[in-house]
Amino acid sequence: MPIPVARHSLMREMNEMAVMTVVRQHGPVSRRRIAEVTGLTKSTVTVAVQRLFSKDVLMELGSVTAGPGRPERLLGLNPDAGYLLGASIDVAGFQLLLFDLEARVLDQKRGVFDAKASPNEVLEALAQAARLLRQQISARKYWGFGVSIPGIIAPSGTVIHAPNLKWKEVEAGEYLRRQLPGPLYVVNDAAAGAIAEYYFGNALTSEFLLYLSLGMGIGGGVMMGGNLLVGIHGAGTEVGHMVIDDNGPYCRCGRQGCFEAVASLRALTERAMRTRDVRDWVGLDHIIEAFNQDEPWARQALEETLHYLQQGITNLANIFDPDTIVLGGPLSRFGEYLRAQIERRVNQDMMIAGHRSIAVRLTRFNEFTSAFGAGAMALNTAVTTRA
Amino acid sequence: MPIPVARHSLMREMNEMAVMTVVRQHGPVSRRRIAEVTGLTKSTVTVAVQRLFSKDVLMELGSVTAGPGRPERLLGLNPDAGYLLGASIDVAGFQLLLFDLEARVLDQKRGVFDAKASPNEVLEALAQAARLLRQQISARKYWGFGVSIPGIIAPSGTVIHAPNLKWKEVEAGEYLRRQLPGPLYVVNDAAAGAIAEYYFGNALTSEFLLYLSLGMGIGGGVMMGGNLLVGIHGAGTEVGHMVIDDNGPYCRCGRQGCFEAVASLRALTERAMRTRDVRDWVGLDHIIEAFNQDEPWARQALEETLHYLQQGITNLANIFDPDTIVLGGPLSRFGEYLRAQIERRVNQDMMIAGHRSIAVRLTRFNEFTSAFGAGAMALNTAVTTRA
DNA sequence: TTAATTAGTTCGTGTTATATTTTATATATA
DNA sequence: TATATATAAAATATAACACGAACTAATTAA
Repeated sequence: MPIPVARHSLMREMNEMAVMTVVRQHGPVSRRRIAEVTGLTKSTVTVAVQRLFSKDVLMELGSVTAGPGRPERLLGLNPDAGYLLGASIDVAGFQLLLFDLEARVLDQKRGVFDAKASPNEVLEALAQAARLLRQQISARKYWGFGVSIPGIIAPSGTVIHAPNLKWKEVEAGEYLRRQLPGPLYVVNDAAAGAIAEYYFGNALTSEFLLYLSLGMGIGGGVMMGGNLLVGIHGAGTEVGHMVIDDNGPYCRCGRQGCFEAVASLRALTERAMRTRDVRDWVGLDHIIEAFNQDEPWARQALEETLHYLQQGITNLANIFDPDTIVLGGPLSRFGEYLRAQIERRVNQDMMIAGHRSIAVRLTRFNEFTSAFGAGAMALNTAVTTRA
Repeated sequence: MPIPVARHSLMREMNEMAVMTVVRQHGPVSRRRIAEVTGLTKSTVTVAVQRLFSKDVLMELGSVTAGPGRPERLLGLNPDAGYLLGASIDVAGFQLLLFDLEARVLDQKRGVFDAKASPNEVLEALAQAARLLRQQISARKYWGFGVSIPGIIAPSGTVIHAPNLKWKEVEAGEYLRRQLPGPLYVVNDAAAGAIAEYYFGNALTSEFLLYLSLGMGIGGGVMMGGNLLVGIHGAGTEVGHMVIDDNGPYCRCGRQGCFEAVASLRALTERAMRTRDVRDWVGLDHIIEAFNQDEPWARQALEETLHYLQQGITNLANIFDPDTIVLGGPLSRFGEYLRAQIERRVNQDMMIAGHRSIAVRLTRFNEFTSAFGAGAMALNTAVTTRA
């Protein structure tokens, strides 16, 4: 029963986090400005910054002088302060990244599997690869490991259900913690996407962010005021099985007209196969290429899919009322056209057009969004607890 | 930019709120148990309780002895500590309640209007009635006034848009604050419903509550860990215009197949008129009576509506993953049958049946839920700031 | 040079949660 | 009945903390 209470030790951490947030969002900033934005006094900021210095997560970036008075001394993140391991697992395999606090990749590995690979095989290979990458940095600068999985994950790190991977009750957290000592997080892939966009991506200053992972399934992740929205059972924001067409096609979950039954990569591909009248699986690369060359079958397949995407995303915009929506996953590769069409419809069809405006953006991390976000899970605790 | 920072003055308030929460949820409790539940030390609890004593919001309710050792002295809410004014405005008029901290009504007033009444007329009559009720209690024990309105409300209290009332850009907050000095809150009706259920109703211990107001429109309110979910533009949880049937009937918002176009009281009534083949408006009382007497037309109308209710609510359960859903509004008068049918379907059709269970309950406040909740808006600040 | 201006630090103060000690009130047992 | 034991709550001492005021630092303008 986590009733929020005040503890002295938490206060310092809260201030340090607030300072970090301002530095992260507003680039190099002076102490004065940090005090202004957070509402803390100058003296409190001084102390918090000193502590963050001693942890090596902040550094001075020279001073800037504008008009009379003592120049401002700019503070910035020290990207070399620590390194994160982030991985994302999906049907095809895993992506694993070793990156710094500015999301610059030092090294990466990829694992490829066929659909028959058991959870244990996948996790074993991932742990092996992670150990190799981890050796490249000093133990002191290793801040943690995060793994994203497209499924429902209990707080302990157990994968309760990941339909696309066909995983059920896999104790991924426990296993990986044994294999790789140190902070370890297992997290839903769309939730990881939201974290990635908030910490490194295209939603740094968002107060209320909705990230959508548009792939074979559709997942959602929400960051509110810097906190991830997690449901009571550990299932974050399962938007993929929102019914948006009561008489629509059957979904693999058994219901009809689920969002991901009509608007996912799977739905797009099936439409492409139908409009082209072929029986073979049509790859996404192929559809995108044909779409860019304005071939009718590809255009029609996308337009139909887009309609449902617009419906579903407008639904979610009405439900959550976010300031920013970021699109990731394979479908986001349709790029600016997709983004603009969705942004237009969302802002047009909100309950009160005009009064609200929601920015729709594309992820800047391509297929790596979830891996970055999973790694970023270790950030908060690392910054506040070290040294 | 509300970056959370630590302030000394806030810490005390946090502890006091935590203590109040435990007392509210667990009935009469000892200090020891409060310390246990909150994780605070016994001494901290002692201090917090003393402060709450001096504010008169807590009182001792005798002691209980079980086994050896000093008996526990039970603490409970002092219902007489303060009184709240709560009102709800809808198309028919307003309900106004004066009630104590245990939601017992001291007095109430009702305002009736026809559809042509201007916002100013309604607000003027409401302010008048509120002043009368307020006179019945001492100024010291008046804790505040909350008004719920079915629409989107800016933090300032301005009603941005309330389609059913046909209000737009009405500065209700400013007006009422002038008329009635003291704490004043304007809040969405479904949000108020969630607050009412959390503080006084059937979701006292819920960590993640979804309240649904099922009336001419459908509204949603979410309480997470004791905090109301509010979107970035002040539109809480506008679930009514979630499209759940892409080819469904047109909604008054212009889109097709919105939740409230197929599952609201309006939709039910229209179905009843169709199945009975009459042109006159059929009242809800009449439908409920007919349904209870098992008349086919009424049963059919409800079953159709229920289907869409189940679809929409399952969607929301998947999206939010709450532990409790409370149903309010006129449609909730179908009672246990409705509740059971929805609970069954929601728990059956969740992403992973078995692993999650969601309690579906009915409001216990009938048409007064929103009024209680609106009034309860004043609770937190009153408890922490007085004396 | 000197005054004015702005940024950042130092230090004293009051508030706070916590740990420790003390007091209060019961049961169990010889 | 006296004594030991167990538990709850209060009192007291302590250390951490944010804050405000005074102070120092580093620049421009005159």
